[in-house]
Amino acid sequence: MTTDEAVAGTRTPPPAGLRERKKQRTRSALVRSALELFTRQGYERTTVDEIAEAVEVSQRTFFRYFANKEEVAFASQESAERHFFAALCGRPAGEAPLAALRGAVLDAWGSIGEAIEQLVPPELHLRMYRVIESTPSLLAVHLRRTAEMEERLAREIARREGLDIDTDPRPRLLVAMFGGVIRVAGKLWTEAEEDSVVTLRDLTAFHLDYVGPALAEKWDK
Amino acid sequence: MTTDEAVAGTRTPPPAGLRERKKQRTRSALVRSALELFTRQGYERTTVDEIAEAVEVSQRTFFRYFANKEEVAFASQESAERHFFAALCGRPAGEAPLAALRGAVLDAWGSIGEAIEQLVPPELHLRMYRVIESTPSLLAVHLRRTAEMEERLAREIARREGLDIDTDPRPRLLVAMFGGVIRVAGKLWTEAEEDSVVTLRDLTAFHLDYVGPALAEKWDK
DNA sequence: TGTCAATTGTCAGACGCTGACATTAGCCTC
DNA sequence: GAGGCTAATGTCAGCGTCTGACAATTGACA
Repeated sequence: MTTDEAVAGTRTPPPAGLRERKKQRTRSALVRSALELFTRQGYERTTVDEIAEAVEVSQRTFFRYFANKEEVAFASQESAERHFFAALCGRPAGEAPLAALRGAVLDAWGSIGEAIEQLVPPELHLRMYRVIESTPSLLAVHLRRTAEMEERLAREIARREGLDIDTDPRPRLLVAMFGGVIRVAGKLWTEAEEDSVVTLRDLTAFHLDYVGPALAEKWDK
Repeated sequence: MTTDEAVAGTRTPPPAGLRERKKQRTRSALVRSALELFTRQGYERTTVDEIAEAVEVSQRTFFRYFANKEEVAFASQESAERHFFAALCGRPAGEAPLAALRGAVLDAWGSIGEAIEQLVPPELHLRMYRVIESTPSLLAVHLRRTAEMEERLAREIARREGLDIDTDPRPRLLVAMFGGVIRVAGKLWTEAEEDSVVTLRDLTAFHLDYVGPALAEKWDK
């Protein structure tokens, strides 16, 4: 499975009917307006009516595109996560679990950047990440989404290693610890006032290398 | 600092005025009714009006006791967490970080049980835990609360070890990984249909011992 | 062109939550 | 133990999120 193939639903056979294109444009406009408003005046102080009005649609239409106000806030995260997971699936089969995770998270940065650009300005995506981390209700949802992603990662690791996830706790444990490292790095980056993407990438690599040795031992089946 | 002293605000000099006792009873009744309703018919399908009505107070009064509907759902968790943190503070100074965390989580079970009994039937507390794990919006809040607790744990570990939490990532990393292990154990317990507390305790101990060796190495300052 | 189905708008309403103000009921002093 | 003080509660109006129902519009396709 290649990285591109794993990112399902991203590639659109170019001219997919006027109706479909119109929907895509509306959705995209809603995301951009929402993120613009959230980052400018805060998540709580932005109402769904405002977002809908900015795109000139009714509030009801907004809720046909997004199940709730939170969902639109995670639109660009969603895209990034899909690419990260695809990167993991694309790692060579022989690679050790932690090395595969490390490689995926560091390699994915490029393809994630491209994917985000299609949707919103990358700088807006980063600003939105800070808003998520600093808004309690969004942070809660973010952590739940992360937990769901970790479950998927654990299943993929188990598949790679030929382990049964229901009886062997190691895939989930490894991923849980990996997730912890990522979260610590992300949090430190958020608190620092550096706006550079490179910083976050390097910070992640540094923290992964820190705990790597303790976790990287070969699993004796 | 002893365990008892660290649990602030739990001990009440018995006859603290009629007003105060009445407030305690109202609060306690709200928690019990809420948990009863949540576990019986689900969190989303229970309205704040229902809870208030069951205790014969106005909806407005409910919101004077709890900032939102979520808060009442975590009332017994809150109590348990306070005791766990107190248990950590009570560990001997010489103990290694991971051993202290392990000891705290396993030892605290007793004192947690007692504290919960004061508030709600322990069995209701356990049923509520399942509701939290299986209700998306509550799970999200639960994970955020956990993250906040982990931050406090990291600071306490740093204090014990004489480390500066702002420059040394190890306390946060250790706690993040510890939290991951706890979460995996809790999740497995939730999915199994065992209703026993002992099972959860043992499951936690097992998973901690599994990763313990990899993390327990002495920190060379 | 006319029919069909998908998309959107409008409206009403449930529910969570808050501010403002009136009412009730412990508390404390004289 | 009467009366004033203040904390707790109730009532009411209103905002914001979200949903169901139905009508109006607008692509798609024969």
